[in-house]
Amino acid sequence: MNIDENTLRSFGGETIRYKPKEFVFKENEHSLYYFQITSGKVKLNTYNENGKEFIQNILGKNQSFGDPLLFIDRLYPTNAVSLETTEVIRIPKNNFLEMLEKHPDISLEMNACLSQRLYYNSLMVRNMASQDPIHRLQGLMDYLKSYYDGDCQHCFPVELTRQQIADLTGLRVETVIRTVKKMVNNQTIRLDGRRIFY
DNA sequence: CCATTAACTGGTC
DNA sequence: GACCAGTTAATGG
Repeated sequence: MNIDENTLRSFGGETIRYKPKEFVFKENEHSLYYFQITSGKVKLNTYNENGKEFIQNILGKNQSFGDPLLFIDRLYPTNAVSLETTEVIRIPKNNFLEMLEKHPDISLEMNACLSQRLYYNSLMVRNMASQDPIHRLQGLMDYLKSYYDGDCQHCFPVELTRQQIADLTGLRVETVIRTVKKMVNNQTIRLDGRRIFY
């Protein structure tokens, strides 16, 4: 979701800066705001019982997070942590809902946005259930690419470290590294230095 | 530069 | 594949 900055401000939106590795919110906290990233990156993660990190998603510029929680009365299922110096605009929950009432167009877009997330999430879950690491990586990249505008072959830059890919897919770094090489041979992806293009 | 972080390799289970 | 150990390459102050 990407809402016009001025509109957000007119409904009480304020800019907040986060240093790298700072929590924007933590698991089980109450949802109070809509967040939209102006610059930087934020990851949504959880930790399993063994302390192993699982990343649900990594969001960048012009992307929102925490918004599904604005419509239901539940606690955050994940942490939100900035990966680098990050600037977000946040607007209080009630103001956000008020904004939707006064801007039906935004409300409609919000529906489309949430629907698309659901759609790609289901594809994601499907691929993640696969034992084959190639399918897991490909599923992840399809998902990431769904946020992306361009449409040419092998031109979508995957701005993730191998470790982050591992934490997103539940695989080990070493497995990701080896799988990436297989996929390069498959022509599924392309490398520019270390950066992956899908 | 040096120190830190990320990418890679090989081997065991 | 996970997990561990050790090396190499890249990054950044």
